[in-house]
Amino acid sequence: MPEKTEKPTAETTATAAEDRPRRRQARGERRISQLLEAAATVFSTTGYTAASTNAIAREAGVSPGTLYQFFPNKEAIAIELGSRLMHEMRQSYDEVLTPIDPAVTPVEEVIAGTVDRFIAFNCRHPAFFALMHGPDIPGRIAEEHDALHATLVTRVETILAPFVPGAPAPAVTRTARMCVGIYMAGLELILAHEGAEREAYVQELKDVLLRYLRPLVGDVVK
Amino acid sequence: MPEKTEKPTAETTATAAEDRPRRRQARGERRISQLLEAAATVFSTTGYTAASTNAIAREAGVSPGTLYQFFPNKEAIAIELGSRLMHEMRQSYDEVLTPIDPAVTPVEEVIAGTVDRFIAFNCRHPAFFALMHGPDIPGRIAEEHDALHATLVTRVETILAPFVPGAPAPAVTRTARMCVGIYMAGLELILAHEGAEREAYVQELKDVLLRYLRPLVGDVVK
Amino acid sequence: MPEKTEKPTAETTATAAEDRPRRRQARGERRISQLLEAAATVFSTTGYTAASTNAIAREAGVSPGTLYQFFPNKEAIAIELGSRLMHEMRQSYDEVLTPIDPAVTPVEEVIAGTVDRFIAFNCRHPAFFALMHGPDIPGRIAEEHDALHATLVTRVETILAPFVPGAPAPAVTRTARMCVGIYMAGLELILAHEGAEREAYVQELKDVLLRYLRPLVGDVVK
Amino acid sequence: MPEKTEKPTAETTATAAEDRPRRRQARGERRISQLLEAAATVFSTTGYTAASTNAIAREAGVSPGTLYQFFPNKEAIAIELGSRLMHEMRQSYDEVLTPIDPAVTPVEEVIAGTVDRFIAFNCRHPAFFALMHGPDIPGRIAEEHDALHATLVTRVETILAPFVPGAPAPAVTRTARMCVGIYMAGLELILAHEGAEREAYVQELKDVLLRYLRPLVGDVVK
DNA sequence: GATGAATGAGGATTCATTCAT
DNA sequence: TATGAATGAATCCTCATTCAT
Repeated sequence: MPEKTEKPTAETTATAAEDRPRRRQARGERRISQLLEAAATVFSTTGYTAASTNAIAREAGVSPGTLYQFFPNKEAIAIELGSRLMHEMRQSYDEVLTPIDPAVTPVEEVIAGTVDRFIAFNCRHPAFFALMHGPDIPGRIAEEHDALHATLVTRVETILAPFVPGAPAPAVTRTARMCVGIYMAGLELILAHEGAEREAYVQELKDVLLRYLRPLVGDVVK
Repeated sequence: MPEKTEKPTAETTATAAEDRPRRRQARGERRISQLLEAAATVFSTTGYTAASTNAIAREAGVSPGTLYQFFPNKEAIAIELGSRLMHEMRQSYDEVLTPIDPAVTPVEEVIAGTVDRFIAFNCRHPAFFALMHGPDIPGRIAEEHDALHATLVTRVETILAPFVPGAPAPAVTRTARMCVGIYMAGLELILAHEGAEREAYVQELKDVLLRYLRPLVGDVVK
Repeated sequence: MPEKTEKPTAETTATAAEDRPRRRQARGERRISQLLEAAATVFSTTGYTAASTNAIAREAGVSPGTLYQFFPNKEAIAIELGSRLMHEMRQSYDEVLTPIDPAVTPVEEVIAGTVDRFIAFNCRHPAFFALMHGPDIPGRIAEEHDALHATLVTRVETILAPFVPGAPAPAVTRTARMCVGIYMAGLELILAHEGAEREAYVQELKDVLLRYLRPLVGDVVK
Repeated sequence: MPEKTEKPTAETTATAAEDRPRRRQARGERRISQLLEAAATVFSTTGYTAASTNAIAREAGVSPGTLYQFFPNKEAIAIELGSRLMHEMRQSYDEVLTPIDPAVTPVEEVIAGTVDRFIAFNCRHPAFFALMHGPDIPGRIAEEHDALHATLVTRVETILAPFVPGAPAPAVTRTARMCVGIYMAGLELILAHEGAEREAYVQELKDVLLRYLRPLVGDVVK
């Protein structure tokens, strides 16, 4: 995120009382974003455990002390980063995918749309993958991590639900989890390639999901 | 791979020179296995980066010094462990799956058999998953890791090949990679559950793979 | 002692130049008191070394920057605090105890009065104890600390002198130091208790001092 | 403590099995003593909080890592040091002072003996004073510190008891605490002086205690 | 070979102090 | 002045690795 240097030129009088404390926070907010971006880079490069706070600070171009002015510890950085990514992801698909009518939208489209959307998001934020995927993430973070995962699964369940009305809940959960797993696996391949090859993997992923889900759906829709 | 080239300060008869080292190597081999087992435990518990050599030595019931008598550094442990696991895995399926005639063995069976075999192996050796899955594995190891992965992929390609004779090589590679990815994703879910639920996930994994592959195969077989 | 010599960039009339600074000093004085109060709290809670300037600023409800507008460094805070406490203490007993005539006032009364007075002061200002008592106080502060201590000792010598006219100076000094030490020891016990128990310790302290000093005094007075 | 270089020259055969692990521990034990000595020096110089583990290691002539091979953290060093000092102190006076018969031993002697013994101990181990006296000692250590203090008080109570048979327990406790406080105050003065002046302070301390306690004792003995 | 001690660079974190606004 | 962000040296502690025995 580029330095926005928002003009602090006195705009009005009424907001002055609010402005003073906010101008301070503005710089802080910028720093926080900057640090989280740096953290995203470092995390996705080295993984959480091997990432050093000094490296993050260096990547952000600040001193270690500055980092600790905004985050109490390394964990908190990962947690905040995860939570922000999740928020952004939620927004990203909420706008389009929420209302899905199986009678109107065919599975193909749902899958293709969802995958495209998620892939786009994950290509923009490779840290998301690092955070979701780390088997070395300790303690408190795992919770956040799990929450993130659970949210994803729930989301998929929600999308799935209208397509498989008769299915028992545990089966739907299993399917949703499987979908998320497949998606992550595909994502890894996609992120590892570029250009046409990447596109090919995207298609491959869609195929896997479609073939996996169609039979389930078909029973109902047809 | 542990240091092997130690010169026995040639000074005795051929038999003696071979005998003593051999006994030593026997003890050494035991130590090495012991250490690798410990490493497997620690790696699969904490991940590679967070695993400390001291912890591995402790787990193995030896002193840190002893560990370094057999491995030059931490990396070497992971590499040797990975290589051994791969060997064992290879043997594990070589004995049965090598000759597959699509005309004789239906895809269902191939998939079910392969999955069962791999799953059994991976449940016996959870470290394999940890090693394949770690995004935090630094430098040199990644190569071994990749080699391991590549071997797996090649293996799957080999299995796949007779079923999709007309397919272009890159497509087969993509499919194989996708299969390995799906398998790893399924494995994670399987390892995370027990009993009936685990079985359900095993079945789910087979379903995914079968549905994914049948269309490809069908074109040919039918 | 806070920076005072700030040049008001001489540019106005004498009155203005005096007036503005004065108002400033007034606010400044309040800030300083505020900060010293906060410092007293923090010092007596955690000791000098463990006290952080940030904590003091927070306790005072100001930013760290503000603190450094009035004190050049942490040491200066302790020094100024000590010096103010000493001043207040001096005033506190000067008003009553200065003129003591052994022929008129019996030792019992002198001791009881002095102890009560000091105790009252120290209960009001627990930081005094923390400052006098800290063995962890570094460098320059020790001097101030010693000055404070020396002042106390001198004061006690002065009180003692008329009661032991014949005694050699070094002996009086020793006795005075011993008294101060005993007082501090008693004070610690007193501050550690409340209510009736506290009163009991106060009495105990008076007993100790009385029994210690009476023989010395008795030789003369009787 | 000087390096003892105990001769490991094979002495016998029977103890060999015990000797091997012990020789290792021997070096370790030596290091521990060395480190504790260094810690004693540093603690009594700078106080607990300001003492850095690096400084302790440096003082002991070892690397920081070595220190942590024997102590899990800074606290543990202080705790172990305190506990060792207490043990040594206990031994120091247990041998002589345990059986005191008021009818046989006059108070003067008891006090003089006890003080001399304690003073000798504390001059040998100035860290004891630092540890008992620190107002900045955090958390867990305070407990050990308090235990140390409590032990002292109890010890004094035990010594006192036979001399004041009729006194109520709380009063005895108060008196014992007062004695310990007076002792610590005197100790500070004693440690701060040398030669004849030091002796004079020792005498002064004895006088204080004697005059404080004689009235209590007198009631009974007479 | 085996042991446990030794090393020291590096990592997370704190804190006195300074600076831009 | 006041603020809060910025700094970087210093702290506690860990860990891969080496060494003496």
